[in-house]
Amino acid sequence: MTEFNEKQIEILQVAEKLFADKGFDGTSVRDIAKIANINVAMISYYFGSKEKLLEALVLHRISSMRLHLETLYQENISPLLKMEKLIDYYISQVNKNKSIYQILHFEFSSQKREIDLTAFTEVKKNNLKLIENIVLEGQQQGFFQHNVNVALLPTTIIGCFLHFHMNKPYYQELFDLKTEQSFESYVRNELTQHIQKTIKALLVYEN
Amino acid sequence: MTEFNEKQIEILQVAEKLFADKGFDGTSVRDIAKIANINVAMISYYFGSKEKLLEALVLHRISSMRLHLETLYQENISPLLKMEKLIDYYISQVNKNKSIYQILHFEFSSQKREIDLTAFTEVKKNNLKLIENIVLEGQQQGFFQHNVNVALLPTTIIGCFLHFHMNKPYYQELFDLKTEQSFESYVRNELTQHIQKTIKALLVYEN
DNA sequence: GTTTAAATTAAACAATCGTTTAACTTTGCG
DNA sequence: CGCAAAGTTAAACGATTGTTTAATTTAAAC
Repeated sequence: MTEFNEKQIEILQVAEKLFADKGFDGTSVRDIAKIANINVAMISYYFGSKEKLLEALVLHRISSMRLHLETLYQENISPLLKMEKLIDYYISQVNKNKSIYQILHFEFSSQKREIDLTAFTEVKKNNLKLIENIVLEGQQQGFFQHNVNVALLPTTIIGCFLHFHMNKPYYQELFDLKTEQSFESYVRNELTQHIQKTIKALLVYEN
Repeated sequence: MTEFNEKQIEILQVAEKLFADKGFDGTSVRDIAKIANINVAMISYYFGSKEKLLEALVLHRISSMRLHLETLYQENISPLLKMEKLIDYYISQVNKNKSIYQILHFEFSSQKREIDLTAFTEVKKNNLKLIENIVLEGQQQGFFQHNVNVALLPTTIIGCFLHFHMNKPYYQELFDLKTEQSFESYVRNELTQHIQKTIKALLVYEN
């Protein structure tokens, strides 16, 4: 894979933010060019087209989305604590890549474009395997129940997390989180804790 | 509120599907007009503008989104069963209004337009109150724990459900759900069951 | 310093966008 | 029927879209 120069990285960063905030179709190449302080022609020059810019962006970001759980997997702690750490790490990763998740969220369900998302599917499959291993370990040690649909755990975690962010205005009013800081704080503490407890309960709860 | 005639309803239905499938900015008024078999000018004639069409659509759909839980609330069954029924009903409602949820999902987080979503917020608040009542009942009868963030229950339910749908291609491959029928069947059984179990576990699980 | 390729620019391109116009048809009421 | 309002149409509007062009500047190599 070819690397990107400074200017290309700048374009990718601006595009990521705008695509996430206003959607792909709601963002014009001139919007991107203006904020990135470049000429419109540079987008076609570097990426070929607006759509190929999206593809390059998606591919570029996905490659850094793989969870690195090797060290966690080998730690000598209880499966429950391991799962806790896993979720913490998982959420922090989603939080870090929020923008691209938002974009993929739309593109995956959209019937407009056809971008190659097999790389994304592969990452998800790999992450799932890591989670399955930890759950299996917990089951073998008698801590976790066996009748759990492990493949739906990531959906539960990410779905809850992203849906919370999507409904930001609603929760800002409901919980009185006016400032950006208090909102982020709520996510880091209350929401993360809630998801932690949810998954743990599901794994431990019998029937 | 003024009622809509047949033609207006047709326009709203077509717009709802297209906005959900391709996004608001990815849908042109000519797309809508072509499928709805009307002249483009009719959209401006009836709704004023494309954006006001979206507003009318959102307002029109939201009014039918209120949960009707009065009868459920008075039923003489265990809180756990009541919660089970509630989730069943909740999911069926979201499933029925999937398109508008998809639209709102985007519009709520989008920084492009400013549509009045206070009506949506009001509906969510009302639904939350109903859920809180049932949880409270379960707590008073000693079935449910007290340390649960009830306000995050709807997010958990809807978030998981919608995120599953958003990642349809991924799960179709993972679970081998090639046909539309098998996918819908999985949602109705496995996914719903998973969400049921998750919420129940969370409410019952101690610590 | 000359040459060659890469980077950058403003301008123009055709296509599409949402909206408006003005003419025409249909409908309903007296 | 006659007439006014509502419904419907094709065409045109100016603005914006993504992309391409051709000219110019910058950078690197010899």
